[in-house]
Amino acid sequence: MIDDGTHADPGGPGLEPDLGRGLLALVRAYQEHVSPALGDLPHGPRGYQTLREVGYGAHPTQVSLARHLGVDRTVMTYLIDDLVEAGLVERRANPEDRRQRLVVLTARGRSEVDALCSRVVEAEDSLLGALTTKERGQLRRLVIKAAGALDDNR
Amino acid sequence: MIDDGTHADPGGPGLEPDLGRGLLALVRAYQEHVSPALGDLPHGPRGYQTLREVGYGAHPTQVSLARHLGVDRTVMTYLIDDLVEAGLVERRANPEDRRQRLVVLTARGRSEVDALCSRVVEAEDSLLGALTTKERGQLRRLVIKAAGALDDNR
DNA sequence: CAGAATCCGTCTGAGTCACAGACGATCTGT
DNA sequence: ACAGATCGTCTGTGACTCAGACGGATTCTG
Repeated sequence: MIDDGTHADPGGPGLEPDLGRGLLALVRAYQEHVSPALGDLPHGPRGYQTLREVGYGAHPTQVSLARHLGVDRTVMTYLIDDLVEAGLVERRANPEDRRQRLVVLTARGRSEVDALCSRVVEAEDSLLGALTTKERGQLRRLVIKAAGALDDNR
Repeated sequence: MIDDGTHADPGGPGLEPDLGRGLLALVRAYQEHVSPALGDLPHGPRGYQTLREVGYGAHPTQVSLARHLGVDRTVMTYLIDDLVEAGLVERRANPEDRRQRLVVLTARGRSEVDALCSRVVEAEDSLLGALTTKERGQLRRLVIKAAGALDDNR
């Protein structure tokens, strides 16, 4: 029971571009391009995104950080552990709710994330080398917009 | 040694949109949206992408499939195993190089991938619900273009 | 033509990683 | 005061990935 493909209909559904494969390929390449630019930062890109959110976002507690970054809360525990050990962030008790730990950047953490940011943007641009400057901006905007809307639905 | 953030410079580098986080969020959501649409297809989205490439691509052998899909060749072995067991593809000996196995769709595999394709496109569209129709087309085009260029460099 | 080197597909083992579940501490609602 | 929920942590377990080795087959080299 074999279809030898000789009557594969041209213009059929198989020609729909495969968004899923493209996304996966981009993410894989993202890891490869960006990780080196981060040096020995704990947990690579994920650590960087955490630092960003801690420094400039509105998610100070570990659970809200975890939800926003899409990781498990048990993972967030030792992720923060390693960032603390590296001297980039600190855990503070929240006087208003002593169950929570407010995660804040140290001064060194802030300068580090600022320095890393430009390098990351650089790496991202090399990742999108096939696109024109205008297209890169479009892609950035569309990805952020689509992903942002997903966050709201959770 | 704490930076309390009160002098976080507005418009600083932290405001650069985080492409990496957006991509990761999109891929995660992709898995969640598309997997249900695939039913009990072995290996979910990855199995679907394999079927697509087998049916309509130019990568008939297992190693070329693995490279194109970005998976290890040892993984491709049992991925194909399960698709064979499901009756969707078959392994043929290549008379021109008997080291290789040519992977081909069965008739049932072909009708299956065709049927799944429209459902996948549907799920992808719901994933991009926040974007206009025009923007979805743009995103698709840009992602495919960027990812395609990456493939050429390997 | 013989032998070395390479490639394909498969299998096994080791290592990594995410996540469920339980726990104490803390807060909220009644 | 008490039950239920939440936060952060810890432990165990299952899934997953990849390096390495192997036989079969091909190509290269002298």
